[in-house]
Amino acid sequence: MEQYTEKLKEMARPLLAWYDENRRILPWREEVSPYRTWVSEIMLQQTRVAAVLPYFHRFMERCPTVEALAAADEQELLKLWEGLGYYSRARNLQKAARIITGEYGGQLPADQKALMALPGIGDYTAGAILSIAFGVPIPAVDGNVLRILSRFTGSDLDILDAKNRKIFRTWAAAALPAERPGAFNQALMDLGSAVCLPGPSPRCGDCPLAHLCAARQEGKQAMLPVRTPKREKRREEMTVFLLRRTDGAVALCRRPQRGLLAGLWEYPNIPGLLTEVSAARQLAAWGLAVQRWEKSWRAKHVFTHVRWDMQGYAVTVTGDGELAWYTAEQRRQMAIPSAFERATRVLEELEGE
DNA sequence: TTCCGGTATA
DNA sequence: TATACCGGAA
Repeated sequence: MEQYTEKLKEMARPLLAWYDENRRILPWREEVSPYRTWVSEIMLQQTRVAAVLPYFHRFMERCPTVEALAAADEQELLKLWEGLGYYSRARNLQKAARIITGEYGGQLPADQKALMALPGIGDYTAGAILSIAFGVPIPAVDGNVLRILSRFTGSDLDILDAKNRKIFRTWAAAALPAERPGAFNQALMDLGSAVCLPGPSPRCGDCPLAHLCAARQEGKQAMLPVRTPKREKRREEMTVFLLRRTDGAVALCRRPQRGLLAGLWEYPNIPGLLTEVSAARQLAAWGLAVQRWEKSWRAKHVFTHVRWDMQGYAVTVTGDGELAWYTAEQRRQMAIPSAFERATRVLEELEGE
């Protein structure tokens, strides 16, 4: 980890020089105040600059000060936020504005703990406000910064893994210059949005840090950053049969004693999404004669690691097939997991008729 | 359709 | 530690 600190310290000079030439002209940069920085950073959470611009203008007209924000009507505030998404940001903004007027005399506190205690302000936003509006040398690590640091160091640490966040933060702190910390943090964001782009084609040719960048030197900039393979939920398709005989008995199967839903009961099912024709063929193969197709449905159920996509058929049949049949009395004692809730509900409807 | 992400919350 | 919250880009 420490092996990077020397390299990281070399970032600031070329990055700031690049920023002075290439920085985006943005309303919250042209006129800087803690309030404006705060509002802009909240709006920029999960949201691109282009989307924020018109909102920021309108917002500043309507709520030019912390006091105005604190006093605003919530409905009006939400209207101002309409279309920007994540509406709890607007509510938290106002909650925080009321705390700031009540407890801090209308001035944002220049203190990390105090800022982070305000609703809507987390680690990143606190860092952004402190460095940009107050000149405090504290990192502000967002997705851009994670990507840049990951490439710069050539690190294959997973940027989505919370365990690694501390390491990236340490790197960001090592790179942060004592002078112009706000400009530095904003430079990283601009670099991330214009040059060190996500995906396979960062513009290394335009990058002021290319000569220092480990990923660039190793030609692996397209492979970084590493992000968890999103723990892909595997998707399983199945056809579920709700089979009922005229005497009211229903077919159920016991799941294996190990694995998912171990030992619980389920309606007979087979892999794949079967059409009614294929399903009929399956029933015939089981030695069942269809008396009546009652109902069909689609359902899905999501487990931590699997997603079931189910096609259901409720059928009145005659015969036993190879299946085990249970009366309503017996079924009351049997555990049928909620993954089959839809089928169970259909059964209850049918039995209610 | 899927991907992406700061913060709050459970 | 995982997930909901949202809209827009890929």
